[in-house]
Amino acid sequence: MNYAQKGNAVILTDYNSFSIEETLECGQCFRFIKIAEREYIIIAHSKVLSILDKGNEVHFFPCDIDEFESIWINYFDLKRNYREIKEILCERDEVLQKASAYANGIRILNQQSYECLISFIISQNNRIPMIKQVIKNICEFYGEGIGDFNAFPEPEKLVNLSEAELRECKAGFRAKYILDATRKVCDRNGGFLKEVDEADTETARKILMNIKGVGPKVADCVLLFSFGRHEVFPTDVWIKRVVEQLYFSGEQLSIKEIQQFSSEKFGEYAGYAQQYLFHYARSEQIGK
DNA sequence: ATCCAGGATCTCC
DNA sequence: GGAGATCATGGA
Repeated sequence: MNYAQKGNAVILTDYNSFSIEETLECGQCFRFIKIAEREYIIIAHSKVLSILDKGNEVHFFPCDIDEFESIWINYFDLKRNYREIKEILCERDEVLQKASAYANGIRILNQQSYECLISFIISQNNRIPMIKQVIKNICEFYGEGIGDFNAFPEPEKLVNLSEAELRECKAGFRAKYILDATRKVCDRNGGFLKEVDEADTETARKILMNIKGVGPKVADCVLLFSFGRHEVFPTDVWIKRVVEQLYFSGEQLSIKEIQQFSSEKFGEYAGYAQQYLFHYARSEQIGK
């Protein structure tokens, strides 16, 4: 990997396994706008960043080296060797050979944990376009203005809202869950998220599931996409269907059985496997 | 109009 | 501790 400043942009070269389209469109984050083919705007870390993916180089702008190194390298997980991860997964599994080849450029983002938590609470029993809309509403109502957009609000901005006020963001029955999560995050001077961060994964999962409206799937998404726990395997309807179909010839499995399967089969790489499988299942409409 | 969505909860046994 | 209805909202 190499990167250098050029005008108001940082240009990434000499990399592999990174496609901005696959990374953003694979369902792990919600605050991005497609401008054109291979061109996106994302809003994260209270910044608005344009990204132009030319295939052999990627332009990030407006951005300087300091910002790139302090925020975006980690956000896009650019230091990790995904080629090696895919080789390991493909070695033990022919299904993943197909799935990972299908989305060669996915990277697992390191998102801000409060935003990630609220986003995946909203995701339950919901569709991606609606999830994006509700998050956008929350940002426009309560987030700080940054250029033409709004940052995701700090928890302190939401903690004193009423359930009725939050429902105006179209969060529906999830409004009370957002409030409970926000209160716990604000409690003890931000100690909640710190506790999650410092706990082992199993404990962290239990802590997150103390929040009303956070079950195993939402907890695992938060652990994977914002706490760097790459061994979890968020199991939603798509993953359930694709595992049943591609590994168990259509046999019905419980969530617990799927978790068992993933940890035995993929171990510390289960999170990556999950992303490849999810993207594959959704693109090919497997099981529908 | 009826069904359903990156699930979780409550209620029933 | 597992099965089944219910939960807002809006697009198909």
